[in-house]
Amino acid sequence: MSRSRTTVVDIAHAAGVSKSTVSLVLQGSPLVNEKTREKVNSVIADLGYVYNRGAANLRQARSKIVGIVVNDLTNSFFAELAVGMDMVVQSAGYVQFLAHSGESVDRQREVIASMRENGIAGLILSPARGTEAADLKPLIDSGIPVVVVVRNLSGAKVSTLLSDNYTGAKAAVRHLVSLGHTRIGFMGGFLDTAVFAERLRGYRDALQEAGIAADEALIVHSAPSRAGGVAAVERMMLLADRATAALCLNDAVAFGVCDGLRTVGIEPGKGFGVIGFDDVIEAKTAVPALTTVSVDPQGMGQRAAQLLLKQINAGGNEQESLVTSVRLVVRQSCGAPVRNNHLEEMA
Amino acid sequence: MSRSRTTVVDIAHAAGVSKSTVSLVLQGSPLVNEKTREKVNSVIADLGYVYNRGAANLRQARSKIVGIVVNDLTNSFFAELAVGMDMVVQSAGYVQFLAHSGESVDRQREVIASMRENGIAGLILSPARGTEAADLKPLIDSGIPVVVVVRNLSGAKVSTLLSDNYTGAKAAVRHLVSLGHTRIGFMGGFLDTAVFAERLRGYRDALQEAGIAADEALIVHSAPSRAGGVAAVERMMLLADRATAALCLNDAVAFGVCDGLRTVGIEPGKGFGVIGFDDVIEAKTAVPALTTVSVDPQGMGQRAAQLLLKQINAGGNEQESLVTSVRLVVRQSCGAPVRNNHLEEMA
DNA sequence: GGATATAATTGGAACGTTCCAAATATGTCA
DNA sequence: TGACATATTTGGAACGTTCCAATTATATCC
Repeated sequence: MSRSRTTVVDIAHAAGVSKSTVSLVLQGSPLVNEKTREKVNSVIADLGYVYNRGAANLRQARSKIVGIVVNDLTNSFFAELAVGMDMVVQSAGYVQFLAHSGESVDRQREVIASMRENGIAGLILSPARGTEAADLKPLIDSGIPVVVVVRNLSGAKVSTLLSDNYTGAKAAVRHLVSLGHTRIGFMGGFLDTAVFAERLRGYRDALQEAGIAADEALIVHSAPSRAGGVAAVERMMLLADRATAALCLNDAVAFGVCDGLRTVGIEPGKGFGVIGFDDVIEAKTAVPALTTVSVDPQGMGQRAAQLLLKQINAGGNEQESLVTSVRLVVRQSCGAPVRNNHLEEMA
Repeated sequence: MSRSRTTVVDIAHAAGVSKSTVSLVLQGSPLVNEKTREKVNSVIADLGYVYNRGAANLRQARSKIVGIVVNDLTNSFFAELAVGMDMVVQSAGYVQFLAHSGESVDRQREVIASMRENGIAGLILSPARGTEAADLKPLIDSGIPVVVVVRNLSGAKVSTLLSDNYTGAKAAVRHLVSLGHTRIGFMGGFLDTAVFAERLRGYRDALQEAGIAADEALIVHSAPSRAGGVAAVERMMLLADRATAALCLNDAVAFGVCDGLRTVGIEPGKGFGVIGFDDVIEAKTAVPALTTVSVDPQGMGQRAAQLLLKQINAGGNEQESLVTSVRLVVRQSCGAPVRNNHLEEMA
């Protein structure tokens, strides 16, 4: 039940200047006299004025809002990614629409449309499974910069930021080989994502490099979640000649695999080597601490946001594709000697 | 590099009607003739028009944006809370600014100010530690509805949605008592939050009710995180007459406690009973599955969003305070007989 | 002191929508 | 057909800002 908003005109009136001058002050223009600036600022504070960015956007057609759409916020990898983005977005003076698509392309389309109506200056998208390049076409054609992260979207004319899944997976498998494993599995994930394909390719190439024959039975698909990991390990246990270690699609699957191993009485890291991918925060404190390929989600989020802001400021729409490097973090879950704790191998 | 935005006037021109009519169509007004509506809609589709909600807000002074500020998105409890809110906010045709304060009051102040400038219709806040009622005063005075969730903010004239921490803690301790425990600890958390105080009060009252003398040594403070849980259990182990079971401040602490127990060779659920609080998704699949007080974060998020939308629509600013009920979910981590798996006790 | 440069300020138009009051079209009735 | 009711459409003002070109105040020079 507040009386109508105070505006620049109210401020101008109270300070005895014109609205143009007030506007200049608000923008920190050097044109305005120091005395006047102080006067105006004090009136602003007195009247409890709040700037109306919407009105400003209307006039200048460039907003300070970025859109972020993430496929699954409940996965801590993406939550951390979002936090990283949040950090740089906020400190650049922007705000973000942050939405969760829940892997639904329809939902994703809706939120992007809604963000567009609300005038975003750019979009960072971690696409839901099944997203087509065409889905982003209208947005891109309208000249709004888009950065796609984590998952690739082939054919779209956008900037992308991916982690080096291939090299990371390869390094992980090499590590298992160096520990003497020869029956190495790959657990979790489905064929439909580029992330899966890349990691699997790294896995295959590392095996080949080591002269180990690939055994398709050791590649067990499952949902890319903790529950999926449990399911995967159950199926793995049914095999006559099962693996002695496995690279998991991500940390969530790896935790599930550890859970599953325990229920059949195998201690992860002793009877079976487990390597994850992502290095979420829990990886460090879990028991056993998880050996994993570190992607530094928060750092990746920051880099994505920086990339987007750069494109917004440049105005141009030349795309840029970055691959962020990853590194293998050796902890306890694959039976490495305990003294090697926290030792890091380059990947 | 797009030519200037197409506007209602362009549509009007192309469809041979006035801009007012186009506006009416956009709002789905029943006043406009069916033929005209179709014509206008087809032109809209042809020209790829995108509605400018900012301009609309300017005129009507009521936006379709809500602000959500959460203290820690990397904690999966809050991430799920956010997802719950997202669901109802989106389907009500709103978008959200979702920001992460990282427990920093300064940061929180900044993002709220920024959201205000961008014209939010309401705010849901899970306050950072140390937030004062006064921090929200200007926002509230300006007539914007605020819903505070999870943590209480005494003295603020806002609606609140809290979980029934007292009853939940009491139920958990009663359960431990019923299993025969008499030395029961309380682990994790610091005195500065209302959540901690309430859960501790429930713990104390349940002990008293059971005629068990309180032992302050069994209350061990720590950060409310997994790492904090590890630290807490280390200190607990130093005690001569240590606890045989503990209620933990939250699930994160409980997982840390389990980790810590394992490193000293105690199997959680066998040698030591552990109960968590929150029921995050991992609680179900962890090994051992965590007995915990279920708060249903996603449902709570939904309820918070509904409450906010209700207030936005009502326009009035009468506050409403809800306490959502919780229930004890008995799983394996406190040594309950396995056949009782998933049995639920009312709380 | 007048001319000139420089510093500071200003009114009005514009951004894309909604709202209002008024205008026009269409239908109905006697 | 004229009067009236109802259905549909419409031009202009308004929302709160920024931008531009133009104006006014102040300093500097000879």
